[in-house]
Amino acid sequence: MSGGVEWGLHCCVVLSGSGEPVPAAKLAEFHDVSPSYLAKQLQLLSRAGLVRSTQGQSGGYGLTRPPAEITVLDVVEAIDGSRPAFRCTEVRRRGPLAAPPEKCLTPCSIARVMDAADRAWRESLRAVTIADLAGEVGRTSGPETLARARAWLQT
Amino acid sequence: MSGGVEWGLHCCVVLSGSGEPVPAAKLAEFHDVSPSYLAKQLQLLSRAGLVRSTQGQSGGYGLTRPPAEITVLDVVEAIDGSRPAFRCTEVRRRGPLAAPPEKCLTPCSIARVMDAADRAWRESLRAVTIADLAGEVGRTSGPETLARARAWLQT
DNA sequence: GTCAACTCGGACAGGACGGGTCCGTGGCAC
DNA sequence: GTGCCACGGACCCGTCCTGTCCGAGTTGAC
Ligand code: FES
Ligand code: FES
Repeated sequence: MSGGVEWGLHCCVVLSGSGEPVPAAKLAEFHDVSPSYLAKQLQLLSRAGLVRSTQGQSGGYGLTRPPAEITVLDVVEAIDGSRPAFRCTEVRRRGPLAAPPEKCLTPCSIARVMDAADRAWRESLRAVTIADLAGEVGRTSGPETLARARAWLQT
Repeated sequence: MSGGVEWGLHCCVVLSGSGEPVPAAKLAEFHDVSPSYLAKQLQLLSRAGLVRSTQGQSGGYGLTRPPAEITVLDVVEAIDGSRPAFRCTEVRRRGPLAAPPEKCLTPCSIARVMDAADRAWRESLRAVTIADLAGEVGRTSGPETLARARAWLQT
Protein backbone atom coordinates (compact mmCIF):
# COMPACT_ATOMS: atom_id res chain seq x y z
CA MET A 1 0.00 0.00 0.00
CA SER A 2 1.14 3.49 -0.78
CA GLY A 3 2.76 5.31 2.10
CA GLY A 4 1.02 8.52 1.08
CA VAL A 5 -2.20 7.20 2.58
CA GLU A 6 -0.97 8.15 6.02
CA TRP A 7 -0.27 11.71 4.87
CA GLY A 8 -3.66 12.09 3.22
CA LEU A 9 -5.47 10.81 6.28
CA HIS A 10 -3.62 13.15 8.63
CA CYS A 11 -4.30 16.06 6.28
CA CYS A 12 -8.02 15.31 6.27
CA VAL A 13 -8.07 15.25 10.06
CA VAL A 14 -6.38 18.62 10.47
CA LEU A 15 -8.54 20.03 7.67
CA SER A 16 -11.75 18.99 9.44
CA GLY A 17 -13.49 22.02 10.84
CA SER A 18 -11.11 24.48 9.24
CA GLY A 19 -13.29 27.06 7.50
CA GLU A 20 -10.46 28.81 5.70
CA PRO A 21 -8.67 27.07 2.81
CA VAL A 22 -5.19 25.82 3.66
CA PRO A 23 -2.38 25.85 1.04
CA ALA A 24 -0.62 22.60 0.26
CA ALA A 25 2.74 24.10 1.22
CA LYS A 26 1.46 24.80 4.73
CA LEU A 27 0.24 21.25 5.14
CA ALA A 28 3.58 19.94 3.94
CA GLU A 29 5.51 22.11 6.38
CA PHE A 30 3.20 21.10 9.20
CA HIS A 31 3.87 17.41 8.60
CA ASP A 32 7.49 17.92 7.53
CA VAL A 33 7.12 16.04 4.26
CA SER A 34 7.99 16.75 0.64
CA PRO A 35 5.71 19.57 -0.59
CA SER A 36 5.70 18.39 -4.19
CA TYR A 37 4.74 14.85 -3.34
CA LEU A 38 2.02 15.81 -0.90
CA ALA A 39 0.60 18.03 -3.65
CA LYS A 40 0.15 14.91 -5.73
CA GLN A 41 -1.79 13.15 -2.99
CA LEU A 42 -4.00 16.20 -2.55
CA GLN A 43 -4.65 16.14 -6.28
CA LEU A 44 -5.87 12.56 -5.98
CA LEU A 45 -8.17 13.59 -3.15
CA SER A 46 -9.43 16.47 -5.22
CA ARG A 47 -10.07 14.24 -8.21
CA ALA A 48 -12.11 11.94 -5.98
CA GLY A 49 -14.23 14.86 -4.83
CA LEU A 50 -13.23 14.71 -1.17
CA VAL A 51 -11.52 18.10 -1.05
CA ARG A 52 -12.08 21.27 -3.06
CA SER A 53 -9.30 23.59 -4.11
CA THR A 54 -9.62 27.36 -4.42
CA GLN A 55 -6.96 29.06 -6.45
CA GLY A 56 -5.36 32.47 -6.34
CA GLN A 57 -4.04 34.39 -3.41
CA SER A 58 -5.19 33.08 -0.01
CA GLY A 59 -6.31 29.89 -1.73
CA GLY A 60 -5.83 26.31 -0.69
CA TYR A 61 -7.65 23.08 0.11
CA GLY A 62 -10.75 22.41 2.17
CA LEU A 63 -13.11 19.50 2.72
CA THR A 64 -16.19 19.41 0.52
CA ARG A 65 -18.38 17.47 2.94
CA PRO A 66 -18.81 17.49 6.72
CA PRO A 67 -16.14 15.30 8.39
CA ALA A 68 -18.82 12.93 9.62
CA GLU A 69 -19.70 12.07 6.01
CA ILE A 70 -16.16 11.19 4.88
CA THR A 71 -15.09 7.68 5.74
CA VAL A 72 -11.55 6.39 6.02
CA LEU A 73 -12.32 4.06 3.12
CA ASP A 74 -13.03 7.06 0.90
CA VAL A 75 -9.57 8.47 1.52
CA VAL A 76 -7.81 5.12 1.15
CA GLU A 77 -9.54 4.33 -2.13
CA ALA A 78 -8.90 7.82 -3.47
CA ILE A 79 -5.15 7.55 -2.91
CA ASP A 80 -4.45 3.85 -3.20
CA GLY A 81 -7.06 2.92 -5.80
CA SER A 82 -10.23 0.92 -5.39
CA ARG A 83 -9.24 -2.30 -7.10
CA PRO A 84 -9.17 -5.36 -4.81
CA ALA A 85 -5.79 -6.70 -3.74
CA PHE A 86 -6.48 -10.21 -5.03
CA ARG A 87 -7.08 -10.60 -8.73
CA CYS A 88 -8.35 -13.96 -9.99
CA THR A 89 -6.78 -14.95 -13.31
CA GLU A 90 -9.07 -17.95 -13.89
CA VAL A 91 -6.41 -20.59 -13.52
CA ARG A 92 -9.06 -23.30 -13.47
CA ARG A 93 -9.80 -22.69 -17.17
CA ARG A 94 -6.25 -23.52 -18.18
CA GLY A 95 -4.25 -26.70 -18.40
CA PRO A 96 -5.07 -30.19 -19.70
CA LEU A 97 -8.01 -30.65 -17.34
CA ALA A 98 -9.41 -27.16 -17.80
CA ALA A 99 -12.86 -26.66 -16.38
CA PRO A 100 -15.42 -26.25 -19.17
CA PRO A 101 -17.01 -22.81 -19.50
CA GLU A 102 -20.45 -24.08 -18.51
CA LYS A 103 -19.04 -24.91 -15.07
CA CYS A 104 -17.49 -21.47 -14.60
CA LEU A 105 -20.71 -19.52 -14.31
CA THR A 106 -20.05 -18.89 -10.62
CA PRO A 107 -16.72 -17.46 -9.43
CA CYS A 108 -14.07 -19.85 -8.17
CA SER A 109 -14.47 -20.68 -4.48
CA ILE A 110 -10.99 -19.36 -3.76
CA ALA A 111 -11.86 -16.05 -5.38
CA ARG A 112 -15.05 -15.92 -3.34
CA VAL A 113 -13.13 -16.32 -0.09
CA MET A 114 -10.65 -13.64 -1.08
CA ASP A 115 -13.44 -11.31 -2.11
CA ALA A 116 -15.23 -11.82 1.20
CA ALA A 117 -12.05 -10.98 3.11
CA ASP A 118 -11.52 -7.87 1.01
CA ARG A 119 -15.10 -6.81 1.68
CA ALA A 120 -14.60 -7.27 5.42
CA TRP A 121 -11.50 -5.06 5.26
CA ARG A 122 -13.35 -2.33 3.38
CA GLU A 123 -16.36 -2.57 5.68
CA SER A 124 -14.11 -2.09 8.68
CA LEU A 125 -12.65 1.04 7.10
CA ARG A 126 -16.03 2.35 6.04
CA ALA A 127 -17.28 2.27 9.63
CA VAL A 128 -14.90 5.03 10.74
CA THR A 129 -15.22 8.66 9.66
CA ILE A 130 -12.85 11.60 9.75
CA ALA A 131 -14.96 13.09 12.53
CA ASP A 132 -14.43 9.95 14.60
CA LEU A 133 -10.68 10.26 14.13
CA ALA A 134 -10.69 13.92 15.12
CA GLY A 135 -12.67 13.09 18.24
CA GLU A 136 -10.26 10.33 19.12
CA VAL A 137 -7.31 12.68 18.77
CA GLY A 138 -8.95 15.15 21.11
CA ARG A 139 -9.61 12.39 23.62
CA THR A 140 -6.08 10.98 23.69
CA SER A 141 -3.89 14.04 23.10
CA GLY A 142 -6.06 16.67 24.75
CA PRO A 143 -8.76 18.82 23.20
CA GLU A 144 -6.47 21.77 22.62
CA THR A 145 -4.16 19.86 20.28
CA LEU A 146 -6.33 20.12 17.19
CA ALA A 147 -7.22 23.75 17.92
CA ARG A 148 -3.55 24.70 18.14
CA ALA A 149 -2.83 22.88 14.90
CA ARG A 150 -5.61 24.73 13.07
CA ALA A 151 -4.47 28.03 14.50
CA TRP A 152 -0.93 27.36 13.29
CA LEU A 153 -2.23 26.56 9.82
CA GLN A 154 -4.05 29.88 9.61
CA THR A 155 -0.91 31.92 10.19
CA MET B 1 -0.65 -8.65 -3.55
CA SER B 2 1.45 -11.25 -5.28
CA GLY B 3 -0.32 -13.06 -8.10
CA GLY B 4 1.34 -16.33 -7.08
CA VAL B 5 -1.07 -16.62 -4.16
CA GLU B 6 -3.72 -17.93 -6.51
CA TRP B 7 -1.37 -20.61 -7.79
CA GLY B 8 -0.31 -21.70 -4.33
CA LEU B 9 -3.88 -21.95 -3.14
CA HIS B 10 -4.95 -24.04 -6.12
CA CYS B 11 -1.92 -26.27 -5.64
CA CYS B 12 -2.81 -26.87 -2.00
CA VAL B 13 -6.36 -27.82 -2.96
CA VAL B 14 -5.33 -30.39 -5.54
CA LEU B 15 -2.65 -31.65 -3.18
CA SER B 16 -5.17 -32.28 -0.42
CA GLY B 17 -5.77 -35.97 -0.02
CA SER B 18 -3.05 -36.96 -2.45
CA GLY B 19 -0.96 -39.57 -0.66
CA GLU B 20 1.79 -39.72 -3.26
CA PRO B 21 4.22 -36.79 -3.63
CA VAL B 22 3.66 -34.67 -6.76
CA PRO B 23 6.59 -33.08 -8.64
CA ALA B 24 6.55 -29.34 -9.15
CA ALA B 25 6.69 -29.75 -12.93
CA LYS B 26 3.47 -31.75 -12.91
CA LEU B 27 1.69 -29.08 -10.91
CA ALA B 28 2.92 -26.44 -13.33
CA GLU B 29 1.72 -28.38 -16.36
CA PHE B 30 -1.63 -29.03 -14.72
CA HIS B 31 -2.21 -25.30 -14.17
CA ASP B 32 -0.43 -24.24 -17.37
CA VAL B 33 1.86 -21.78 -15.60
CA SER B 34 5.58 -21.11 -15.58
CA PRO B 35 7.39 -24.06 -13.94
CA SER B 36 10.27 -21.92 -12.64
CA TYR B 37 8.09 -19.40 -10.92
CA LEU B 38 5.77 -21.96 -9.39
CA ALA B 39 8.83 -23.70 -8.00
CA LYS B 40 9.67 -20.54 -6.12
CA GLN B 41 6.20 -20.37 -4.61
CA LEU B 42 6.43 -24.00 -3.53
CA GLN B 43 9.76 -23.23 -1.89
CA LEU B 44 8.05 -20.48 0.11
CA LEU B 45 5.35 -22.92 1.16
CA SER B 46 8.01 -25.44 2.13
CA ARG B 47 9.91 -22.85 4.16
CA ALA B 48 6.69 -22.04 6.04
CA GLY B 49 6.23 -25.71 6.90
CA LEU B 50 2.96 -26.16 5.01
CA VAL B 51 4.27 -28.67 2.48
CA ARG B 52 7.08 -31.19 2.71
CA SER B 53 9.35 -32.09 -0.16
CA THR B 54 10.79 -35.53 -0.72
CA GLN B 55 13.83 -35.62 -2.94
CA GLY B 56 15.12 -38.17 -5.37
CA GLN B 57 13.29 -40.14 -8.00
CA SER B 58 9.52 -40.23 -7.58
CA GLY B 59 9.87 -37.28 -5.25
CA GLY B 60 7.70 -34.22 -5.04
CA TYR B 61 5.54 -32.13 -2.76
CA GLY B 62 2.86 -33.12 -0.27
CA LEU B 63 0.96 -31.46 2.55
CA THR B 64 2.44 -31.87 6.02
CA ARG B 65 -0.83 -31.48 7.90
CA PRO B 66 -4.41 -32.59 7.27
CA PRO B 67 -6.21 -30.14 4.94
CA ALA B 68 -8.61 -29.22 7.72
CA GLU B 69 -5.70 -27.82 9.74
CA ILE B 70 -4.33 -25.52 7.02
CA THR B 71 -6.08 -22.19 6.73
CA VAL B 72 -6.12 -19.91 3.73
CA LEU B 73 -4.34 -17.30 5.83
CA ASP B 74 -1.42 -19.69 6.31
CA VAL B 75 -0.91 -19.97 2.56
CA VAL B 76 -1.36 -16.24 1.93
CA GLU B 77 1.11 -15.28 4.64
CA ALA B 78 3.62 -17.88 3.49
CA ILE B 79 3.68 -16.50 -0.05
CA ASP B 80 2.85 -12.84 0.37
CA GLY B 81 4.51 -12.21 3.73
CA SER B 82 2.90 -11.55 7.08
CA ARG B 83 3.64 -7.84 7.44
CA PRO B 84 0.57 -5.60 7.47
CA ALA B 85 -0.17 -3.53 4.37
CA PHE B 86 -0.27 -0.23 6.24
CA ARG B 87 2.93 0.95 7.85
CA CYS B 88 2.76 3.91 10.24
CA THR B 89 5.77 6.22 9.93
CA GLU B 90 4.88 8.36 12.97
CA VAL B 91 4.12 11.55 11.09
CA ARG B 92 2.71 13.08 14.24
CA ARG B 93 6.19 13.29 15.75
CA ARG B 94 7.48 15.52 12.97
CA GLY B 95 6.96 19.11 12.01
CA PRO B 96 6.82 22.34 14.03
CA LEU B 97 3.97 21.14 16.25
CA ALA B 98 5.34 17.63 16.75
CA ALA B 99 3.60 15.64 19.44
CA PRO B 100 5.88 15.17 22.46
CA PRO B 101 7.06 11.60 23.11
CA GLU B 102 5.11 11.34 26.37
CA LYS B 103 1.90 11.65 24.34
CA CYS B 104 2.91 8.93 21.89
CA LEU B 105 2.72 6.01 24.28
CA THR B 106 -0.37 4.69 22.52
CA PRO B 107 -0.39 4.19 18.73
CA CYS B 108 -1.92 6.89 16.56
CA SER B 109 -5.69 6.52 16.16
CA ILE B 110 -5.29 6.26 12.38
CA ALA B 111 -2.84 3.41 12.79
CA ARG B 112 -5.25 1.71 15.17
CA VAL B 113 -8.07 1.85 12.63
CA MET B 114 -5.84 0.46 9.91
CA ASP B 115 -4.61 -2.29 12.17
CA ALA B 116 -8.16 -3.27 13.10
CA ALA B 117 -9.11 -3.51 9.42
CA ASP B 118 -6.06 -5.63 8.70
CA ARG B 119 -6.97 -7.91 11.58
CA ALA B 120 -10.51 -8.30 10.25
CA TRP B 121 -9.10 -9.28 6.85
CA ARG B 122 -6.81 -11.88 8.36
CA GLU B 123 -9.56 -13.22 10.60
CA SER B 124 -11.80 -13.69 7.58
CA LEU B 125 -9.07 -15.67 5.86
CA ARG B 126 -8.26 -17.71 8.93
CA ALA B 127 -11.84 -18.98 9.14
CA VAL B 128 -11.54 -21.02 5.92
CA THR B 129 -9.40 -24.13 5.53
CA ILE B 130 -8.11 -26.03 2.53
CA ALA B 131 -10.57 -28.81 3.33
CA ASP B 132 -13.43 -26.33 3.12
CA LEU B 133 -12.23 -25.22 -0.31
CA ALA B 134 -11.94 -28.78 -1.54
CA GLY B 135 -15.45 -29.54 -0.33
CA GLU B 136 -16.77 -26.44 -2.07
CA VAL B 137 -15.15 -27.49 -5.33
CA GLY B 138 -16.77 -30.90 -5.09
CA ARG B 139 -20.14 -29.30 -4.45
CA THR B 140 -20.06 -26.85 -7.35
CA SER B 141 -18.12 -28.70 -10.03
CA GLY B 142 -19.14 -32.25 -9.17
CA PRO B 143 -17.43 -34.72 -6.82
CA GLU B 144 -15.53 -36.44 -9.62
CA THR B 145 -13.60 -33.31 -10.59
CA LEU B 146 -11.02 -33.49 -7.80
CA ALA B 147 -10.65 -37.24 -8.16
CA ARG B 148 -9.90 -36.92 -11.88
CA ALA B 149 -7.37 -34.18 -11.16
CA ARG B 150 -5.56 -36.34 -8.61
CA ALA B 151 -5.57 -39.29 -10.96
CA TRP B 152 -4.04 -37.15 -13.72
CA LEU B 153 -1.31 -35.97 -11.36
CA GLN B 154 -0.34 -39.54 -10.53
CA THR B 155 0.38 -40.42 -14.15
C1' DG C 1 -8.14 48.12 -15.48
C1' DT C 2 -3.58 46.45 -14.71
C1' DC C 3 -0.29 44.17 -12.38
C1' DA C 4 1.82 40.93 -9.65
C1' DA C 5 1.88 37.22 -6.69
C1' DC C 6 0.15 33.11 -5.31
C1' DT C 7 -2.30 28.84 -6.08
C1' DC C 8 -3.33 24.30 -8.25
C1' DG C 9 -2.76 21.02 -12.19
C1' DG C 10 -0.58 17.78 -14.95
C1' DA C 11 3.63 16.23 -17.24
C1' DC C 12 8.32 14.58 -16.39
C1' DA C 13 12.56 11.57 -14.46
C1' DG C 14 14.87 8.45 -10.87
C1' DG C 15 14.83 4.49 -8.03
C1' DA C 16 13.14 0.59 -5.34
C1' DC C 17 10.61 -3.51 -5.19
C1' DG C 18 8.58 -7.61 -6.81
C1' DG C 19 7.79 -10.76 -10.87
C1' DG C 20 10.00 -14.02 -13.60
C1' DT C 21 13.97 -16.93 -15.20
C1' DC C 22 18.06 -19.57 -15.07
C1' DC C 23 21.68 -22.71 -13.60
C1' DG C 24 24.65 -25.27 -10.29
C1' DT C 25 24.41 -28.27 -6.09
C1' DG C 26 22.95 -31.92 -3.14
C1' DG C 27 20.18 -35.85 -2.02
C1' DC C 28 17.16 -40.10 -2.91
C1' DA C 29 15.54 -44.20 -5.49
C1' DC C 30 16.52 -47.51 -8.69
C1' DG D 1 26.75 -45.84 -10.38
C1' DT D 2 23.27 -43.25 -12.73
C1' DG D 3 19.40 -40.64 -13.53
C1' DC D 4 15.81 -37.91 -11.60
C1' DC D 5 14.17 -34.35 -8.59
C1' DA D 6 14.07 -30.55 -5.06
C1' DC D 7 16.78 -26.72 -3.22
C1' DG D 8 19.18 -22.35 -3.02
C1' DG D 9 21.06 -18.54 -4.91
C1' DA D 10 22.19 -15.15 -8.60
C1' DC D 11 20.45 -12.66 -12.37
C1' DC D 12 17.51 -9.54 -15.64
C1' DC D 13 13.38 -7.07 -16.52
C1' DG D 14 9.05 -4.59 -16.07
C1' DT D 15 6.17 -1.97 -13.15
C1' DC D 16 4.81 0.92 -9.56
C1' DC D 17 5.94 4.21 -6.06
C1' DT D 18 8.61 8.24 -4.89
C1' DG D 19 10.00 12.68 -5.85
C1' DT D 20 10.40 16.96 -8.71
C1' DC D 21 9.56 20.33 -12.09
C1' DC D 22 7.35 24.14 -14.64
C1' DG D 23 3.12 26.18 -16.88
C1' DA D 24 -2.06 27.67 -16.69
C1' DG D 25 -5.38 29.92 -14.04
C1' DT D 26 -7.20 32.76 -10.40
C1' DT D 27 -7.38 36.10 -6.86
C1' DG D 28 -6.40 40.21 -4.42
C1' DA D 29 -4.25 44.66 -4.30
C1' DC D 30 -3.13 49.06 -6.35
S1 FES E 1 -9.44 -19.68 -10.78
FE1 FES E 1 -8.85 -17.74 -9.87
S2 FES E 1 -9.01 -18.22 -7.74
FE2 FES E 1 -9.57 -20.17 -8.64
S1 FES F 1 1.38 8.95 12.93
FE1 FES F 1 1.30 7.13 11.63
S2 FES F 1 -0.87 6.95 11.32
FE2 FES F 1 -0.82 8.79 12.60
